[in-house]
Amino acid sequence: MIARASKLFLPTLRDPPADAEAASHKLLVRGGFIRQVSAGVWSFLPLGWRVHRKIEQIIREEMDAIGGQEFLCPLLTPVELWEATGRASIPEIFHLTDRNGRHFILPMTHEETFTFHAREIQSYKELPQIWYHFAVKDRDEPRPRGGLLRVREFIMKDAYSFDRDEEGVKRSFELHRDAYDRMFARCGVEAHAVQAESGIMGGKYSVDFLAPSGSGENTLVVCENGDFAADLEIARAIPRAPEFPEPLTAPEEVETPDVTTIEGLAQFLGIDATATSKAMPVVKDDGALVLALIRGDDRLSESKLVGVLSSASRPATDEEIRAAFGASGGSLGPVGVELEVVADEALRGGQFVAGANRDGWHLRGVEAGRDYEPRFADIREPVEGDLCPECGGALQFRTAIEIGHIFNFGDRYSKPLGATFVDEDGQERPLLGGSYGIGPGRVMAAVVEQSHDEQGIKWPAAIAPYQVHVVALAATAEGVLELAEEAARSLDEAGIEVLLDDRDLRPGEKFNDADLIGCPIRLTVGKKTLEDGSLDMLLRASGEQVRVPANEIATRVKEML
RNA sequence: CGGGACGUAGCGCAGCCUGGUUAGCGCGCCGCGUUUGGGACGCGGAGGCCGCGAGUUCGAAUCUCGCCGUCCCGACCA
Repeated sequence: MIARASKLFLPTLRDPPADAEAASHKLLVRGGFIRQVSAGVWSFLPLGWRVHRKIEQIIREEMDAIGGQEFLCPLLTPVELWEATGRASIPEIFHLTDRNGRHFILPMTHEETFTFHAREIQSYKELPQIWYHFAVKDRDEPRPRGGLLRVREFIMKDAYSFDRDEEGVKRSFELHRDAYDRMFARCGVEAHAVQAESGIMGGKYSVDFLAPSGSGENTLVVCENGDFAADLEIARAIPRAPEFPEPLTAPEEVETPDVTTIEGLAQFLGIDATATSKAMPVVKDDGALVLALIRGDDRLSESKLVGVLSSASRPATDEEIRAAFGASGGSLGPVGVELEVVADEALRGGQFVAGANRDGWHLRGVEAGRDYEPRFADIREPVEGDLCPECGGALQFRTAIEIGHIFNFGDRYSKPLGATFVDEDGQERPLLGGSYGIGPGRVMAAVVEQSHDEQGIKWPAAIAPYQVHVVALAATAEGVLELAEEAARSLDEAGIEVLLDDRDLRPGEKFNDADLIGCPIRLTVGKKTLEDGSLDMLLRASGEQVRVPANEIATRVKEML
């Protein structure tokens, strides 16, 4: 089938919508791929849906290749399933009731439903199983943004593995990790697998796939030598080397009137900020006050602290600080306090200036282990200039979007839902599971973020809406449309997807639309090429252009794809 | 949920501060004609609950209040 532009719904826009910021948002809207219906709620127009389906198909093929079996589970889900696993109260869930008042939810993911089906697994002989489906997910996101980057409704491929033991889970997990690498490679998107936090999914461990992009919500930290990649929230890193003054045999009080900031302190004492420490009292969920201590030039990583404390925390109020330390915010330190002190690893060796817990005073020469007994942990946020914890190489910080996330959740869902099997020894055990998510829409956005220019998108051939865009400058001469039709037909017969721009428009508009839509190969027919019965072949990615005889078109195009 | 901004034709915007006939501009759209290798030009035309509601006023796109929607930053987040 040759797609004729004159018959298609291709609403391209000359200007991006005023409220668009992200490149993918602007270009996907301008190119007529997607349209917004409501905040974070999008329709895929015919062109965009073709791309989405191609990404889906790549995912499907790679899932099938590791033994995945495709399902389709429903959206409408009885709330009881989610009450059983304790997830019914997650704020992002949409709730609804039927005419009889029965309570349903729209699931944000399908662990409960798949585990419900896994209850039919009875014997270890049936394991392992890998199940997946493509389904709409609804999430009551507090703040959708950036076109497809963060939405309230989207299609996700989510897969679930069921195994009899930890070794099996690991195997299923690794199968998925490798399959994901292949999916992203085939889609032409750069993605890095990084250790991640499991958030509301619970479970043992998880790996995030982050795609560097011009706009995103995550920061990817990667080593220049490729030895390390992590999400900024949990990335380890080697901080800048400190510059210490002469060491002291014991802490020494020094009066520091009106000094309340690290910069002020370092300047006042004539030392480097790396030789200071910063005390941040926080209150855990159980109400306990903890003193987090980091180097003066560092920032506290809240996400790391959550892991270390096994609890969320909030900064202590002025009153709480006054009551516990007898001093105010700018003069706090670890010496002589009765609280648990969590000190960042950077404070392990050396002497630092710390607050004296007396307004207007600090202590010089404070040494962990000698002057106070901390619990050491990595609680600092990496900064530009830090070095790789594996090889000491430079670290790069790149904004990124999360395009896939895979979890080992163990018996987190099988236990509450009673999904068990009988093992070789006749014992009933809970199934061990993992879940594996990937959003084709986000992959699509990530590709555009990574592959575009001022004029438009540069689709990788594997997911382009059409592989070839034939532009007929129809009005330039008699016979142009005929030659373009003929070329399109030969490509179509060779199994290549063709978009034929047969519209009666000026050349500039047709070229600009072609650049915007971004098919990898553009073939132009006009009076210049008509003379010798040839076409101009332009590669969208490189801008390279050659003249190709009409009878060689299919062959030459195949070489380039 | 906290902070900031915006809402006028399909898209991009002006008008609002200082209230006053028929609400404007560019692009797009429809018709006719001339044009045609990078978004041409002429002539003619269509298209608006000025986000919604209340209030002030002789009179509201314009002033006041409330609500709704949308975007950005933060919080939050498979």
